[in-house]
Parts: sequence; C-alpha cells; structure tokens
Amino acid sequence: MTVPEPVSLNIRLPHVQVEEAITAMIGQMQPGDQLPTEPALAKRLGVSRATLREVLRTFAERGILVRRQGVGTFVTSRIPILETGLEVLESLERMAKRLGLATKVAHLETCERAATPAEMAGLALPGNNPVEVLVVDRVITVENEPVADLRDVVPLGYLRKEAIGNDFGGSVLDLLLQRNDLMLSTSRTDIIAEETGPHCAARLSISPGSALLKLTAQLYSYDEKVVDYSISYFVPGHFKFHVMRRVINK
Amino acid sequence: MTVPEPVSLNIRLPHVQVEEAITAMIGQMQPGDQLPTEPALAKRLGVSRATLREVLRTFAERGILVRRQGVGTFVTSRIPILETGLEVLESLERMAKRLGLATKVAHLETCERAATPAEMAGLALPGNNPVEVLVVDRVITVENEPVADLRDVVPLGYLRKEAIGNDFGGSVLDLLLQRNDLMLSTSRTDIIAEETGPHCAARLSISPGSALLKLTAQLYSYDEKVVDYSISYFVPGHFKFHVMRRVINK
DNA sequence: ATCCTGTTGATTGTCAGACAACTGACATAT
DNA sequence: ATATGTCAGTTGTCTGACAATCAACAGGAT
Repeated sequence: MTVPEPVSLNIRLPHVQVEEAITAMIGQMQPGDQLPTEPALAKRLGVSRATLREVLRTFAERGILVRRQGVGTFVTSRIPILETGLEVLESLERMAKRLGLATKVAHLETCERAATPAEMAGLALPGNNPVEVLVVDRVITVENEPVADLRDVVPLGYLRKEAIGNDFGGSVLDLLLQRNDLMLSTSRTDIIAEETGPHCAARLSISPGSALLKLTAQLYSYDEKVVDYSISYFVPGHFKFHVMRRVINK
Repeated sequence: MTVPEPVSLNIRLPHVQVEEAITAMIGQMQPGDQLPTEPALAKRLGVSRATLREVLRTFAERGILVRRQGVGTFVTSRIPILETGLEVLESLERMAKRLGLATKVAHLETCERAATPAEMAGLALPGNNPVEVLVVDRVITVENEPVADLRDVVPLGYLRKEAIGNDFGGSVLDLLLQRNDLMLSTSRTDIIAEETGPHCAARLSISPGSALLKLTAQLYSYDEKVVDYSISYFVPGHFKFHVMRRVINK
C-alpha cells in the first residue's frame, strides 16, 4: 500500500514564483543596476539556472531587462514597472487602486438577452443562431469625474446576472479572474479614435464631437474561446496608455 | 596541442535562428495544430531542448503558442502572424508593403535646428542646453489618400539631413535600422485620442475637429538612449492597431 | 608616452541527460 | 454505472558541464 502522500499540491509552478520575485526585485532597483549573476540568483530563488533563464528571457523580451553576454544583466532605465502598459491586461479598478485613486460605478445597467450580430462577431461565434449573453454597461468615475464608459458582453455560460451584486466594483474582468475554472490567457485589443456620440457624451458629461479613445477587446481562454467581448471609451487626459514595442530583428 | 579549430564565427546565435524557424513553421500551420514535441523539435532544429524552450516560452508569452503540461504545444487560433500588432515596431511603409499597398510621401520637409524644450523632454535629455536635431515632417498617402502625418526628431549624432535623399521612402525608422552601428531595442509608444487641429486637417485633407489617433514614441537603443522621438497622427479607418495583452497571473 | 596584443577572470549562451509532474486514455474493480 | 489504477506521452525542472563573449589589465613594441 502506498503512503498517503502529502501530494504537495504544487499550487504554483516555480517559474511563476520566480517571475514575481524578479518583478519585486526590479521594482526596488535603480535603472542601470546590475542583477546578481544567474547562478547566484538561481540559488537565492531556489530554482535551477535553466528555469531562471526562461523567465529572464521573457523580461528581456519585454524590454525590462537587458542581457549582455560576458557582462551581465541590467535593469533598463525606462520602465516604471508600477505603471503597467497596455501589454498587461488589468482592470481599470485595480490600476486605479494601485495608483491610490478611488473609483466608483455609475449608470450601472445589466441585462440578459440574445446577442446582436455585431456582438456575435465580437465573440467569434458563427452568426446563424444567437446565443444568450449578459451585457453590463456602466460608467467609471475617478474622484467623481467620469473617465470611462464600458460595456462587457459575456455568454451566459461564463457569467450570469446574479454575479453582479451590490458590491460590484465595476470590473467584469476581475469577476472572471476569480473563477478559477476559467483559464484566461490573453486579450486582443483593437485601438481606434472616435468622436463622442450623443449617448456617450451625456453619460460622460463631455461635449459631443470631442475625441475619445475606443478599445474593443476580446478576452480569450486557453481553449481559444472568447469569454468576454468588451467595448470601452476613455476620456483623454485621465489615463495614459502606452505600449512597449520591440524592434523587429530584420 | 589543440586542434587548429575552424572557429566557425557563429554569426547568429542559435536562439535567433530558432526563433525564425518557429515563426516560419507556425506560419504554415493551422490554428489549433500541435507542434512536434520538444525533443523532436530540438533535434530537428539542431539545438538543445533548453534553448528551444527559452524561445518557445517567448512565443507563449506573446500568445502565439499555448503550452499545456502533459499534453503538448499548440498554435493559437487567432494570430494572423502576418498582421503584426502594435507590440512589434515596424514602419508604416513596410507594413503597407506587406499588405500589398503602395505608399507615397507628401509635404516632405526636413530641417536641422535646436530642439524645443518639449522635444528635449521627448528625447529624455536634460533641458538646460538644447542639442541640434534633425526634424522630418511628412504625410504618408496610401492609394493617394492621406493616412498619417508624421514627425521624427533625431539628434544629429544619429542622422543628418543628407541621409534624407530623393529616394526617401518615408520611414526614418528604416533608415535607422539600416545603420548597424546602432543597436535598437524597443520603443515606448504612448497612445491618445486627439481632435484634429487646423494645421493637421489641411495636411490630411480632413475636417478639423474629427478624432485622430496620436502616437508619441521614443525609440531606445541598447545603451538606453533615445535615438528617435516621433509624433504620429493616424486617420481612422485606414490602419487598424491592436495589442495582444496577457492576463496578469494574479 | 602611445598603441597594440595577449591573458585572465567573470558572465551569459548552450548543451546533454536525467527525473518529476501532469494529462488523457484505457483497463479494471467495486 | 462509477470509481480507481495503470500506462504512455508530453511539458516542467534540475544538475553539471563546456563554449562564447566581454572588460580590464599587463606587457611589449613603436
């Protein structure tokens, strides 16, 4: 008979912990500082050099670290790692919280209905027979100023109206992240500039015709299904979006 | 005594070749297809499994591949790898060429002068004594329709007016990339929506007040200096920008 | 003095082989 | 029918080693 075996669960894979550790470490370092050598760092973090290197490479890929063979690994001088760029999908609420700002939800409306053809396309579903979806509309205010008008469209299989309780903080993404049966991977976000329409102008209390940043995003799970289709309008001047772009190596 | 040893030069590091090979391979595969197993792929590409894994991880990081322990590595269903997103820095001209569109340059103006304070800030230089810069203004047209109004600001040390010849295709970035003494790494691009001003409206032949997408970018070299500060206005509807955002793992 | 050249130590890049953990499918027992 | 055990296949990780590159320094030639 086999021993009961504590199983050790192995909640988090080593490379995830290493990633967090490196992030924290970089946050406390100055631009241009040199990281400990790979063998030293691997020993300190309790992983092998191979595992550490896989993580280091992703940081280099993002431009956060620079590695020079024969010299060392250095922190670049331009990443305020606290201020994440667009390449990380984070809810507005978490971002604001990190920056010490208080957010509120206004004009909250939720309904369950059949998806429109445009929404079906956004969810990457064949258009013939519409599925039932949960639609969540709301305006997010920061310091009592409206900054964003958001709509999320989620098939009922993933989220139902009941999940939007009185304590709803404004983030459908955070709700989906809490469900650990959904393995979310990435979001494809399209970016365009659009003039404010009358409806949006009223909700955001700005004048019609002014320029808004419009992000339409499709949130994918690991099995490549669209879990959430969202359309967001952002008032300029409140949030700064940026992207780190890597130079194509010829 | 040691053998003379052919030295073999080692022009390109293995992981660069592996990256190209994987890119090519993915391009010929269908979404959802499974890649060969790591040992098989490593053998085929002539590298060790460790090196292959470092590359595979960066692809997974970008959302191009999905890896599942105990199962395999799969191509995701949503990356038309030919259509790059914002996370890759590519000149408008190359992008258009790839898509089979012809670009032209209009309203080309170049001048060498002292940088303004705003430009000094964009170049991440201390503001006290202005440096001399090359400023390149132009409008890019696709199929004879103006689609973008671009300005590049480059310190004279990196580029001079003479480099902008009669055969200038419109891309300062491509000029900088040709110089292989400059090691370019990444670009930080800020994204905002802005209403069209009178000057821009005339150059782009659109009505003032309509919404434009404004990208301001700082191009960094490996030694962390800003090589190029650029301001770009894009007319909506001609180019679609998107970003793949990864979900923050809690 | 100045320039060139080789040496040396440190660090990242790569390799080979092994084992651990996980997954899915199938067979088996309850 | 529903668990449970087994097994092969795959990714995740580890260990130890060697190769390639770089910066700094010493020594010699000019």
